[in-house]
Amino acid sequence: MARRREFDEDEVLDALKNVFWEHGYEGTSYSDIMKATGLKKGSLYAAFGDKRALYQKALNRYNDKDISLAVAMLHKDTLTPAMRIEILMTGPVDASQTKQGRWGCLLCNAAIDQAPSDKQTEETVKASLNRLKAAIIHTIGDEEKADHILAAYYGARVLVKAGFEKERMKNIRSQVLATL
Amino acid sequence: MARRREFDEDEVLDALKNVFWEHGYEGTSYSDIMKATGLKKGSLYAAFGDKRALYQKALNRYNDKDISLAVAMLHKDTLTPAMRIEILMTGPVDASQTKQGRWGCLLCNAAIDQAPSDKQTEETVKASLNRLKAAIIHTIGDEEKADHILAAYYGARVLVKAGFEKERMKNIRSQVLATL
DNA sequence: AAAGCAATTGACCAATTGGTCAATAACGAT
DNA sequence: ATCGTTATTGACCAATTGGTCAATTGCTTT
Repeated sequence: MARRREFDEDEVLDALKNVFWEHGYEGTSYSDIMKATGLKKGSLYAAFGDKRALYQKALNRYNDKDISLAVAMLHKDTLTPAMRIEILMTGPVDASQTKQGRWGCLLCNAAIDQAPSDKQTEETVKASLNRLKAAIIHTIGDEEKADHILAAYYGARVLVKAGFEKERMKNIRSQVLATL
Repeated sequence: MARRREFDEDEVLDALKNVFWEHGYEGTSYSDIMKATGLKKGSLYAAFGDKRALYQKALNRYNDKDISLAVAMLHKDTLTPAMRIEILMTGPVDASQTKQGRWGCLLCNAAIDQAPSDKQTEETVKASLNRLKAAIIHTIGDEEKADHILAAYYGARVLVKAGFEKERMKNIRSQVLATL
């Protein structure tokens, strides 16, 4: 062994997740990344690879943390299926109120501006979306309806990004619950 | 008067719409724009303004052309409301099959990667989305349901961008029709 | 044909982009 | 203590970014 790393890998991964989440792939420069992580370019490159690799790490981190949280909630069988879907759809409702909420869903952002041009991102995003879909199927036991809920959920996230008000998100939530 | 413009303004606006549509704001460079329009930077700047102004022209063009087309369809009272919503939701179904379809909806793309950081884009996008919503309300006569359909529609567009198959889009379409 | 004006062009700009690398620093093992 | 190894740093790179401008071109009016 030799010199030890000075940074905490988990903290850096979270920082990576957050910069790319807020600014997107193209919108994030190395100076943004350096400010967010506290690491210099050279260290980042040595530890994780080039910018695309950093982005992948961020997507995977989002999948491991944020998506996993949602999936776990959807598996809580102490709650009724309707309650779980309600909690899911409350995400966009609350998001409309906070600065972080306006970042949207990193997966959705990646789907929009990277998936069509980058095969690897497409695969990563698709895999994560399917994880979420599987959890919804587990919750309501209906594959057809799951696609629809997924669409409504991501549509709501788009509308939040566009700046739509909380009332409209609550509205979408109750419409989704009405289809169960 | 003096020397006349050598370009056709409509063609240039369409070209602008298409480059930004395909690559997004950050992802589009002046060299992309020059290739797409056939104009040099100086001409573009003189005729339309800076890059942000070009982007705004593209968004407005999309609103005037593409959104107007959808709005007009939603007003065709020779068709039943259900048929009109079906045609609307067939957009994402067909989009999953073509290269252009993978570009998604310019409005949705703008909502994701520009609206949160650029007030003017936010306003433009919100106005266009509201136009579409108004047309949906006109069609089905139910404001609450309109938000839901809008969400499902844009969610479907996100899923197409992520590379989901045609079958799933058809599925979402029939689920939406079932809520009418 | 000449004068006046706007459109077009290409050279130019500073700043920033993603990426590299040699030098240095800090450790663990011997 | 010293040696080998690895982490960190900052200077450096070519390429590209968005944007400017003086010179040229070509039209319209007189």
